[in-house]
Amino acid sequence: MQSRTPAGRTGRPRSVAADTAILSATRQALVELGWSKLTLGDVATRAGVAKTTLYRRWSGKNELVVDAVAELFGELELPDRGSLAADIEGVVLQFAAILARPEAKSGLMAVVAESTRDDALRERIRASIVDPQKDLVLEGRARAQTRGELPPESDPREASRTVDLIFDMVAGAVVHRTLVSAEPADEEWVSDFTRVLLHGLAATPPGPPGR
Amino acid sequence: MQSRTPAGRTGRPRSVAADTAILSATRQALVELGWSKLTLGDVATRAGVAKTTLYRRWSGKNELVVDAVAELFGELELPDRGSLAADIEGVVLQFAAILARPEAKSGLMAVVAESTRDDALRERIRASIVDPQKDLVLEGRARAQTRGELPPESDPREASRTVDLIFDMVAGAVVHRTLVSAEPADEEWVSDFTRVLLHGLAATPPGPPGR
Amino acid sequence: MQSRTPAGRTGRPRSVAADTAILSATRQALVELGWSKLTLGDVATRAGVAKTTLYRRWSGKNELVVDAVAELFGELELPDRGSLAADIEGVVLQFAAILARPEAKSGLMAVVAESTRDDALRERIRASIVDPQKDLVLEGRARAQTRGELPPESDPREASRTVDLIFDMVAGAVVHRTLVSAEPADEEWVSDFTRVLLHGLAATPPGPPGR
Amino acid sequence: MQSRTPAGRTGRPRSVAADTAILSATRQALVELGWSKLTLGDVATRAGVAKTTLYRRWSGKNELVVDAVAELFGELELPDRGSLAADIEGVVLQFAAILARPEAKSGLMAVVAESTRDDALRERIRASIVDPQKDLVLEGRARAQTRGELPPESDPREASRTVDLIFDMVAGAVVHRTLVSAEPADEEWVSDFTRVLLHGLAATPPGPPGR
DNA sequence: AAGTAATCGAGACGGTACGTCAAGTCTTGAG
DNA sequence: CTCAAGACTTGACGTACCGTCTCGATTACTT
Repeated sequence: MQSRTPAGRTGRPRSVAADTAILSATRQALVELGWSKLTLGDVATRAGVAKTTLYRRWSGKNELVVDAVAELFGELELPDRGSLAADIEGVVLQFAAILARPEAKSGLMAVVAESTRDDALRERIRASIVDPQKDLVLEGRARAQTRGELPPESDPREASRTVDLIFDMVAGAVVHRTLVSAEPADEEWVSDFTRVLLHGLAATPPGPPGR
Repeated sequence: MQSRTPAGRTGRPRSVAADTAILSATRQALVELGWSKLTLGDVATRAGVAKTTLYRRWSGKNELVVDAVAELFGELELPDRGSLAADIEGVVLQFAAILARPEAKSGLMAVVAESTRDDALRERIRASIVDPQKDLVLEGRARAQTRGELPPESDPREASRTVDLIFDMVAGAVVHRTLVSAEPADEEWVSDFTRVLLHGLAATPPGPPGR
Repeated sequence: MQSRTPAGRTGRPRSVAADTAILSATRQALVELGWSKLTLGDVATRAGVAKTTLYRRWSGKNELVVDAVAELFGELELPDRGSLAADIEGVVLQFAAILARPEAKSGLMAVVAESTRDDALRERIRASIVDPQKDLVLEGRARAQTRGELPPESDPREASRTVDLIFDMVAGAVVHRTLVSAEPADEEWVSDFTRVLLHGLAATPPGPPGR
Repeated sequence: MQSRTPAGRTGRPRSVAADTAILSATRQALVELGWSKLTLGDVATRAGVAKTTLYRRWSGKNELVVDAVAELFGELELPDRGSLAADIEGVVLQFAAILARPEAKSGLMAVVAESTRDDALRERIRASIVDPQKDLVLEGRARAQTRGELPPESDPREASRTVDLIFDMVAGAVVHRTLVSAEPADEEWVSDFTRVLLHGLAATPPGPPGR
């Protein structure tokens, strides 16, 4: 990740333990203090590391928190529950469970907010958090096609548009439910949501081709 | 808003112009600097007001930005375009247009992120931003019932659940599209989204009553 | 003093009680807080008076404290104890007693320090505090001359020089003893001091005439 | 002074140049602004140093000014002019010359005034300003005894009392002359003063032993 | 084994913003 | 015109973090 000792280098190598300790300390600090009161000096202290060591690896608070939170969402995977609806419910519940954890809640939206004014940060978020999630949608569709629940896509442009829409609807609804409405995305809600989503997609004619 | 001189008060009354100037300066600063680089001292200077005047009215950056952003969303209203689908598309486009403005983008998610650790802040957001939006959903449903597009609700518990779900889906999807995917919620997208949502709701049996 | 309602004026007259209350509150605040932590807002509150009222009468903290402290030293008078030495000891003990009070200690040196950069302030101190003290020296000399303990002065220039010297030696020594050495100017010390002063003056030839 | 890196320390050592620059800037600010308008932020700026660096070394304005002024009085030394009277005149003139400088005038009395409510500050003043001055009195007496101008002291208790009295009389008179009377302690005045002091001491029986 | 070079901890450094406090002024309505 | 009340502008306060910089002390690779 960061700890590349670029192969043919001399000098003392970077401590691999430090990365782990720092990311872990970051999550702990997010839980206890939240994003806005988290300070890099405090994280360094918690990790038993000097501030210099931390800055040698990350350029600032935003990048650090992205990496710390990305590890949480890295646990996500698409369960095989036998049907498309069940698969979706399963992965949404997982996503909701992660988002319910204070270190995710507190950190994720903050870095997203920051990313509105920092393209490099948005790219980092996309690469390490968003794209892996979107891959789950692709994987789910592929599995449903294998099962025969969905037809193979004909128009790739159209298919991509639909995947994007699904992804925004799923992730957006769960995030809004959790953070703004501050209500749990529990089984009942996920079930309601999934039913509306799948019926909506099934009943929908593809719409006019993109202009 | 803040400038209530509660009837029988003595002393110099608070300047009503100051509130306006401060909120306006806050939005301007959000545009130019973004949330994280916005400082209350700078806002005060822009507003031509002393820092103490600002702190007398707002307890901190979060509260100030909530009020400043709330005024933006206060412009939202439900247009009468003749059909439920058209009404929804209209209001979603308005919502997307506001969210596309940098002062809203930059500020909204930041205060939502902060609100995960501050109940008073979340309540303030709910009262001044979220609830007015949810009222639009209620208004839209009432109008559709008047038109005969929707049946009158029978079970109020069920109806409330549905309104909450719709609201999280609409607001969540637009926010996610705008901030995370960083793509415009333009007419094409809104059209696709509305079609899925309405078909999903229409085709959906109410689901088991809440357990 | 300040409370002149300049005779032929219209409008509400100034409250005479306010002056008293303000000066008294100032001394109380000096006792409790000391010079540096005394604030005019606090004095006004203690005096049950608005800040405006205070500023209408005094131009600032320095002037106010000078007047408040001057009233303390206004109590000084030359006792008639039958001999020059005894008279001096008496008045020095009185001076020491006033200086030992916290409101005098804390305030006097502070305004003297300020006066090094404020001629108007120094003049105010001189007129209301220093000159009355110097008058006591003159009065003591006159009384001693009446008693025949001192000869009538011949050279007025020389006499004025001597009075100034005596005054600086007396006041300076007591102040230094009290504030810098932080030891009490008690009867023993005053007795020692007076003996040295009077013997020194008696044994001294007038010195070369002023150049 | 402050910059002890006590042998076995880690971390970046404190800049020794900073101490010098800060104290020098403090004296310059005292000259230009006087005690009451001197701000630590301004001193830091003048010294080319961050405010935090200043606060790391001194706990506040009082302590800083004591150290800045102490360096001025550190220049004092007892000249050997051949006789007790001449020695005293010499050192008193030096003392008066320092006290005439605006940085000393403005600062010294202010910290003395503050010290009436701050024991630690008084102790600091005593250790770094007062005691070195008192040592000069002791040194002068010793030299006079060597010359045979004064007898060796018999009673140490009595001798200490006399030294204290002399010190309060000398320092007090010069300070009062300079700051309160606002007249120069020039050669004429110093000559007059020294004559009275020495004659007073010579003609004086030791007085009754302390009660 | 000695030398080289990047790492490590610690903590001081110059900055920037914080949120508070007091100074002195101004604006209200009541007397 | 004064009064009490309290909002106003200004500017300093002392603190907290930022991200950088020195230190002396470890490590590893390279000769």
